[in-house]
Amino acid sequence: MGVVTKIKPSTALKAGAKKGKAPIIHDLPLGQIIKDDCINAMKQLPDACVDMVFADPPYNLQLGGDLLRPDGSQVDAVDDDWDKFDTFATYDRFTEAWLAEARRILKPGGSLWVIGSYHNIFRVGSTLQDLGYWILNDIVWRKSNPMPNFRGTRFTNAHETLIWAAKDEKAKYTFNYRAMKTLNDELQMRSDWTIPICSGQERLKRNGVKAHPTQKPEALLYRILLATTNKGDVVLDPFFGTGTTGAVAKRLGREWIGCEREQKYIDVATQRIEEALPLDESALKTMQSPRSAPRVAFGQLVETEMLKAGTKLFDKKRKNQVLVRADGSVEGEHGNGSIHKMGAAAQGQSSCNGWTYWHYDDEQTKSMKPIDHMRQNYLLANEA
Amino acid sequence: MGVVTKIKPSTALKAGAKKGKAPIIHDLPLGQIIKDDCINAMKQLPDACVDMVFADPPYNLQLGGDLLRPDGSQVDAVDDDWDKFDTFATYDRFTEAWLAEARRILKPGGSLWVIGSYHNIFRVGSTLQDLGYWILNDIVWRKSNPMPNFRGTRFTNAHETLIWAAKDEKAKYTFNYRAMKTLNDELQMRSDWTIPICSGQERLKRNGVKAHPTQKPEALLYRILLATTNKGDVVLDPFFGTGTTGAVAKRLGREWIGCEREQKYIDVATQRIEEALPLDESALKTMQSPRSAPRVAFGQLVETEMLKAGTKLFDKKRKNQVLVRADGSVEGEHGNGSIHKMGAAAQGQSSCNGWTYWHYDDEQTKSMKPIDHMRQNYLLANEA
DNA sequence: CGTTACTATGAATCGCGGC
DNA sequence: GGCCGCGATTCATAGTAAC
Repeated sequence: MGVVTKIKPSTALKAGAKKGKAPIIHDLPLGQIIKDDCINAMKQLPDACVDMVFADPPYNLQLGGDLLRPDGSQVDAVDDDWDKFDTFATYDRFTEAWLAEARRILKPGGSLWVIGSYHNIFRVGSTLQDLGYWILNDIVWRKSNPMPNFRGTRFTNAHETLIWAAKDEKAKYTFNYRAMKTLNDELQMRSDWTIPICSGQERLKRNGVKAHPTQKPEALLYRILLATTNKGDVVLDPFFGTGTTGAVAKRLGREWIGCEREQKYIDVATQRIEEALPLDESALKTMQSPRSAPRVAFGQLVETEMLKAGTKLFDKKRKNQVLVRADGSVEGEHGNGSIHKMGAAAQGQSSCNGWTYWHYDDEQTKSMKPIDHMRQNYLLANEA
Repeated sequence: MGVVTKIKPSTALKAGAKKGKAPIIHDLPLGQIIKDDCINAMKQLPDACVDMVFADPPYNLQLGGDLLRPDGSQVDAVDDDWDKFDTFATYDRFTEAWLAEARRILKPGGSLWVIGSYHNIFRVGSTLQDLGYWILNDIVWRKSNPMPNFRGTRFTNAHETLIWAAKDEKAKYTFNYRAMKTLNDELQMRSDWTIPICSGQERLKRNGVKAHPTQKPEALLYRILLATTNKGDVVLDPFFGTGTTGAVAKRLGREWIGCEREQKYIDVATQRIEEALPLDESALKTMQSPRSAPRVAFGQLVETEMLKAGTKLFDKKRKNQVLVRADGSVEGEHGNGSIHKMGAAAQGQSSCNGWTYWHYDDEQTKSMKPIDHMRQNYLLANEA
């Protein structure tokens, strides 16, 4: 990238004041960060000038008080002003404004990506449909290491949602099917992607604290850019932050434009992108890793009625017996709990592999089989 | 289930015509399918009468013929660009109408589940937020065996999205945290669920063809009902279809009410639910969270001599030690008080869960166990 | 130097009942 | 409605310290 271009909003507004709008810049600020509100910044760009827009807008989290971990430490929450909106209506107006500008500057064959959580993604999705965008996929980013739900009040929030949309229903968008299939071990790339959150070396810090509260993993952008842009394409990110989009675009030979209001983020992003980022092996591996190995919980066999609640399980010698309950726990004379815990209790040991210890009577073969046998069948039937 | 009750819309409309609305039915039609449009059907139910609503609404935004306006008039078949907005607006009105009725009939502590895909879920999510529902989680159903994208033009659509919402922000909803954790091999249940699509024996057929185009797997409803309802709760499904909700509800000892317009689906569902077998009591028992379990005071363990006064309790590292006193308080170098207070004092923290902090030496297994283990045994021994 | 143990942390809408 | 006390609650990584 070159020097950061700051298109001063004051200048733009002054120049455009006569006609009520800012002048259009026809020489695209490639590899540059426009220091401005993204709506103002995009207004200065001509129609149909970018191939893709990736946007990570504020989520409007509406968090309450403090949250403590069980060990008493405090969770460092997103409490920045830029994430605060008075009402849904205010948020909707903001969303409509930037989505409309983004659509205007998209080339006819361009596409849009937006990431969000349940707090905002339904607003975003509805609005972009209303504006005429045509949704191509919704993609689930499954976090392999999400933050747990510390109070045990809900399901662990373990994913975020992305929407991929074309400019309109008839648009001929870019999708590199072959590249995706290759990336996924010769299987079609699915709409759910398992990628770790951004941490470790990749997480940018200033003075020892995270530079930005919501930095996205490069692996996510890598897959998006590889899938839906071509080399040399222009990618615009209206909420540039620490510049993950720019960094990955540079590495993959795509052109980029960023919009960012806050100087501290611009500084971090500028330095990050200037530093040549060699694709080290481990990073590449993470980015290309296909879905994780399937893990089967005992409860799944109960849910799917492969093993019905109420079934009796035995050890190999039929000395101990337990009853399967609806939630996948088992109950016997030593109490109740997981198959592993109860296997251990039955033997007076501290641990036990319940999958091989407990058996069921197999109707078909008229014989006793370890429940692990059933797990293998489940895997065979559902993960092939 | 008994006989299918058909509350004739004509009767209802006639009877209510004088005052402009249908009469309210105070005797809930439990275990019955109301043959009517779900909006009309729900209007006949009193306020705050059901514990949970599970809805699988239609999302064929383009097929106007299948969609009724809230006022009962038919939607014009549309496929022209100019009418897109009208299509969305019409769908939104329909969505708002049934979601509003669902909210009205929900008890204060009740909750709503809706399933959808990217075609409709953003409309549904926005609308329910606008109506005052409070989203608790969005859940991703990862299909382990989705239909491939034959043309290779997009990512394989391998998931559907569910929204779980409480009636309002302050509502005290039901969440069986312990049961979910047990079901998932002692790890918190995440927001992404891997469940196979409905096929094989489970897929209902008539004359060799599938009875319903979007039959949901029972495993999905099983998890939903186990997680967010209690035994005996009333579950209403406004788009009953082949009655998956009813079949699983019956199996899990929940009451159910269905709404369905088409006789062919009512026939299939009726037969299916009649054949479904309820689980017996012991299999239905699930791991309870201490919150919902009958409260066991530490003193009760001492009273019943499960834990004798004078017993020594340790933290996991045996660094701190306290003595159990006859009144259920404990005494150590930091003074005396409840197990929680002394656990906090021993660690210099403001709070502590004494049940998991303090341990005792278990004679049987010759190992150290948290006193919570003893409480579990107490609960089991005294379970009704 | 290798292995183990401990610590830190991440887009989070994270109690409840009695007075 | 506010305040206060009881008591329930965490998973995967990465980095650092201890052994």
